[in-house]
Amino acid sequence: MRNVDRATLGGNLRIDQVLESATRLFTEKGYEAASVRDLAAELEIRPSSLYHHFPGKQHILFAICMRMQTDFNAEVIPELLANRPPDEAIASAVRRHVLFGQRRKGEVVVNIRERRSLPAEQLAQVNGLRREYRDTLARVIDAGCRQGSFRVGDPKLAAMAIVDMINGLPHWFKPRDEQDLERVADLYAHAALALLRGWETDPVS
Amino acid sequence: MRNVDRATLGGNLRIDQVLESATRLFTEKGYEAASVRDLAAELEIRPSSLYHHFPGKQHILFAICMRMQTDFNAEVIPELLANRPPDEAIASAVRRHVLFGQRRKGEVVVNIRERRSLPAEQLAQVNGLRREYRDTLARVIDAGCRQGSFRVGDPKLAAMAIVDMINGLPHWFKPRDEQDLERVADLYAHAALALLRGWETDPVS
DNA sequence: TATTGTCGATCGAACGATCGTTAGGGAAAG
DNA sequence: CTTTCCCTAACGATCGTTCGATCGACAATA
Repeated sequence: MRNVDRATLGGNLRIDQVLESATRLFTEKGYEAASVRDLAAELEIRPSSLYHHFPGKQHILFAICMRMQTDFNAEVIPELLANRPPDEAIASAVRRHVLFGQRRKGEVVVNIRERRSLPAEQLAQVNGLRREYRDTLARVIDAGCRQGSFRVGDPKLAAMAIVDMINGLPHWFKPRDEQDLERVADLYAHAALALLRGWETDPVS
Repeated sequence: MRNVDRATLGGNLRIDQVLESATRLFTEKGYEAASVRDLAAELEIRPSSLYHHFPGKQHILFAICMRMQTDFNAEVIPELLANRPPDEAIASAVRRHVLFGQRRKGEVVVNIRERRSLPAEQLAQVNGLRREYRDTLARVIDAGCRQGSFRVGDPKLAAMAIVDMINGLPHWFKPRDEQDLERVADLYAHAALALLRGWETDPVS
């Protein structure tokens, strides 16, 4: 019956399907409110079958958060570490951050809103990756200050402010089309630079 | 036994106690994960007694969100409507927004992260109050643009970006003392103005 | 080619725990 | 004698999870 699907698409397709359906469910109803039975129903299998692929509900949430954050770091951090002026690095990273947040909107929202339901140890792993990104961003901001492009007294605070601003986007922004998305990504890159350049500059009136 | 408490502190003290404990519980464990029994235990009463004060669990969440957002609007929106230059209005509102977010941190975090668990009608009420604030903010930004202080092409987008930035604070910022809090409030006010003034200005190099 | 054995994936059925909520009664206060 | 507040007890529903059997695909063997 399903041999066609399985033979065609390979082995761990089911795991991806589970993560995809779980992401949608967790986004819509929240992790705690979404039941294993809901998830099984979406996949058209019985609840017990899920435990063949995952040892428990929490591990599904963990897999979603961890995979998302790993991919994110792999995609955005290199933009910050590339050898170029800090403002170009920031603008490029912010752009990628915004685009990632839309391309993987479901996982991003789940990671932001639901990861606190993880047990302490798994939560610490995810938070470690997040801190890695923030610290890298703060370091580039600091470099930009010493070089004179930016004027912020507290690079870590500035990094958090920018990250919070960008991470808010996936919660409400629905781009009309690809062009609209590019526009906002560029706009946010400009916004971040405006922030960093003018933060502690007195208004020139 | 409890007549002393009741006589001393008045009638609807219990309701405030419920909301306070519920806020703490919802913040720590999330609305869905926090059970009515947990809440009753914190208040040292039996679960059934809670239903004397509230018709159900959802109404407690609704009361928290609604009260918080009502108080917020009453405290911050007037700063935007006061008769003065847009940049002063924005700076003052952002300051108040930051301070409110710390003073009522628990309720703010619950409102942000848990209100989606509300039934559609109650959710719409809370969202209506939020939109009222955002629209007012956007209108002041627009005024600042026409007056020449700000340079943003999309006032609503700018308002969302600023609100997201400020609303991120209560999730992680732990001020050392009152002075530290004031410092960050002022810093964020400056940040908002830097954003609005430089958003679409080309870097002056 | 026909038969057997292995193994991953799924199933039905059920476990104990916990969920939000209700019914009905009792004690204290005005 | 009513009202307010809290109690004990329990309801049915749903939760995450476990257990053992079954099904189909495939490789090895006769």
